Order: sequence, then structure tokens, then C-alpha cells
Amino acid sequence: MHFTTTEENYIKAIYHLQQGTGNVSTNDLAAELSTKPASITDMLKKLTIKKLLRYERYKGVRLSNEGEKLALAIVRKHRLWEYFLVNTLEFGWDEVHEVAEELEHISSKKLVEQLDLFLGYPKFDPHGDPIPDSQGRMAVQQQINLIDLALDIPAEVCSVGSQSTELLEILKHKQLGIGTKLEVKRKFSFDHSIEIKMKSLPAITISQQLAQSLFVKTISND
Amino acid sequence: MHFTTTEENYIKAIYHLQQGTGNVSTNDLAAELSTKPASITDMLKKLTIKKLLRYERYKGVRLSNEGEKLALAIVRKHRLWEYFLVNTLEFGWDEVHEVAEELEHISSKKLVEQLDLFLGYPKFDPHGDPIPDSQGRMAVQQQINLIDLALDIPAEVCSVGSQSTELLEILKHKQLGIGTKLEVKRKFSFDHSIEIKMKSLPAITISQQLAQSLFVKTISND
DNA sequence: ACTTATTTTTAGACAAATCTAAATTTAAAT
DNA sequence: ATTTAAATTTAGATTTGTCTAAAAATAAGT
Ligand SMILES: [Mn+2]
Ligand SMILES: [Mn+2]
Ligand SMILES: [Mn+2]
Ligand SMILES: [Mn+2]
Repeated sequence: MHFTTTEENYIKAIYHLQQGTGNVSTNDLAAELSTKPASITDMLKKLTIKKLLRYERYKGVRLSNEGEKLALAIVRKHRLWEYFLVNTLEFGWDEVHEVAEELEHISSKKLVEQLDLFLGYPKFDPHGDPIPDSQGRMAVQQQINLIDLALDIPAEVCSVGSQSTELLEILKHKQLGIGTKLEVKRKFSFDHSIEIKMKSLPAITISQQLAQSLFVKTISND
Repeated sequence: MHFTTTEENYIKAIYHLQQGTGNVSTNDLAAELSTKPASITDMLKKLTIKKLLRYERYKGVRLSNEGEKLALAIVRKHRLWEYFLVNTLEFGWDEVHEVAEELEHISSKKLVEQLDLFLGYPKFDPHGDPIPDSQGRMAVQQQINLIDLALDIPAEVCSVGSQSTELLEILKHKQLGIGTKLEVKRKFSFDHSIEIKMKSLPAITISQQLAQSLFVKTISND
């Protein structure tokens, strides 16, 4: 079965948005793909007929097994090309995404496998995101301690180091929690406190102790 | 200015067909692109507005300077990618064309330049066709003596080693001339004669003397 | 529970690239 | 110079992916 670039972009967008457990909403997809909700609905119907996803009107959408297989193949290509661009062609890691958005749609199976071989079967792309292997399997996401996160890398809190009431209290007060997206802006060597920035909030400083109890993963905006 | 994959394919097809001096006909383009003449006419109008070609109805078409620049950029990408596939990813030279047909439309300028650098600025692709440099310049086509042409390589007669009446006579009789497309099928070590095959004609044998007076170039069906 | 707001879907339109069938222009043949 | 044939262009229709505006369904607020 062959799919258009547009169809593949929809499948990949759904894949990224469905990582939580819930269904993906039409509006979220429209935002992700920079189109209008009406266009999303049309395409969802089309992709449902092609058996790539399970969709019920007004109830959101999830990928079928078929769809997830396709999504992983595209993500695999995207991240392998990013690795190639950075490690072989000496691109900066901040300039590869756009190019990979095009390269991920090249269809040759042999190309992907030979590229993977040539690169030495890398496990993570330049942004720290895992590269699916030819079977769609990938290494578990690296969880980095927030204290070790490099400056200006978008990340998302994915686990906490303790369940204590005291930790919960301070997290609530600072508006931090599982899923919070942030970047580290400064690190102070005096007391190892760090300054972090969350979207649409002023930067705040958190202590070494607090930072050490938070684990983050780099964000796969790929 | 940005162009669609389809537009680029038209430009490249016109480039390949206009290598002689005449204008390119609608029918020839339709055959080359596997579309119908009516579709060609529509697209020619569109590309004329975009100043990529000079077209007058019923009179055929040629690329403008703009169009030729674009064509050379696409051919450059196509042949660089072919070189990459064969020399870096260990493809066979017979399995790269289809893939390069897709890769030639990736738009990143930096990608092409870095790829060229990585490959060491190759001058010819795996089929012997010259690779345009970043300015669109390319090495002159290798002219191989027919006696040295390897078996089963499609080639085209591009010059003769003498202007003698005698040579002309035998060429005419064997239906050989400038532009004749052929492949060498066998080489006989006894007298160094060779058996050649021209499309839609039975194979014929020509002498060492005749073969030595013909020069061919490998055919750029890219 | 009822009203309002938000989300989602439908209906109808549009641009890109293609096709078929018919009309027009150019070329070839008598 | 007509007639015939071939090449090319036009006219009208189709498919894909998108849009706007209006209708329908769901969620939120009181
Ligand atoms: Mn990316
Ligand atoms: Mn990435
Ligand atoms: Mn080729
Ligand atoms: Mn080639």
C-alpha cells in the first residue's frame, strides 16, 4: 500500500498526540498540522477507510495497529535522517528538523535499511529521541535528572523522585507536575540552583534538592 | 521561489529532451512523462507564467535561463544522490534511479552542498553522466571508443574518427550514425570484432577497424 | 435542567494536476 | 491546391486536499 506525503503527516501527527492514553481530538490535530478542523474530519474519514485508524465521529481518533506500524516507520526514517545529517553531513542539531520532514517520506525500504547499517544502528537521534528499529521497537526513553538537563533543551517532566507530601506541596505551589514542559535557562554554581522557564509563565528558580527529585525527557517535537 | 515535484519533473524532462537544438514537442513530453498531451499543454502555460520556459502555442518549448538553472540543480541532486547510494550505501548501479527520482526533489540547499562535500565533489555519477557543480557547470561528457565500451551498457554514437567517404558508406549501409543508440552484446577475441544491438533491429557484427572509428557516450537515462 | 459556549461535522467552493472527447492548427500526401 | 493525417490545444469533468460558513453534537456554567 502506498500513502501520500499528506497522509503520512497525518498519521505521524496522530502518533505523537496519542502518546497519552486518551483519544486525539480534531482541534488538536488541526493545530498540530496547521490546518482547519474541517480538513481534519475529511482526512480522518479517508484514513479510516484505509484501515489506518479507529475513528468515531465526535469521539476522537486513535491509530490502528496498521497505522501505528506506519507511524513508527516514518518516525524511524525521520530520526535516522536527523542522525545522518548531524553525524555525517555535519549539520547543527537545530537545523535538521525541516529537512528530515521531507526526507522521512522517501519510500525506498532498502534506503532506510542501508542508511541504518551505514550509521551503525544508532539508538537515539540528535535530540535524544529513540530511533525505532526495522521492527518498530525502540529503546526506552532516556530519563534525565533535571539537574543534568542542558540549557535551552525543551523537556517534559515525566517522573518524580519521591511521593512525599512535602514534595507534592512545593510542586503544586510552583505549578510543576507530570507533563509540565520546561527549559533550563541558567545554572548557578554557588548553590546549584537552576532557573527554569515554563511556557507562558515567568522564569523561576528552583533549588538543587528540588531539581534532583524531578526527572525529565527531552521533548519529541522531533 | 518554490516549485512542486510535478513542476520539477516537467522542467527536468524538457531539459533532457532539448539537448539537441530544436524545440521540444508536446507529444514527446507526454511520452517522457507518461501523461497525455492535454496535460502537457496546461502545465506549459503555467510554467511559462512562472518564467521557466519559452513557449508559443503549436511551436514547442525550450527552457529559459531560469528554467535551465533549475533543471541543472535538479540533475545535480539526482546524480549526487545516485553517487551516494552506490558509493556510500552500497546499492547496485541498476537500483538507484527510482530512489534518486524521489531524492532529487528534497529542497534543502545546505543538504546538497554538504552531501557534495562529504562525497568529495565527484564529477560523474554511477552511469558515467557528469554531475553539475553548484554553479551548474559540468565536465564534458566522456567519449569512449566503441571498442572499449563494456557489454550491455546503453550508449549513443556521438562522434566519428574520420570523415572519409569510405567510412560514411559503411555506416550508411549498417544504419549507423550520430545519435544511434546501441549496446555491445559480445566481443570476439579472435579478430576483435564486436556484436552490437540497436533497438528494433537484429544484432549485427562490426569489425575492429569500424568499432575503433566510432565514439560513444553512455546514455543519460540518468 | 436549561442555556451558553465549544467542538466537531456537513455542505459547498476552490486550486492543482490529471483525464477524455472535441475542436483547431500544422504537416503530409495526393 | 485540396484532402487527409498528425499534432496540439480547448472545453468540461475528476480527484486530492484544502477552505469558509452554517448546522449539529457535545461540554460547561448557572
Ligand atoms: Mn525532527
Ligand atoms: Mn529529532
Ligand atoms: Mn537516474
Ligand atoms: Mn545517472
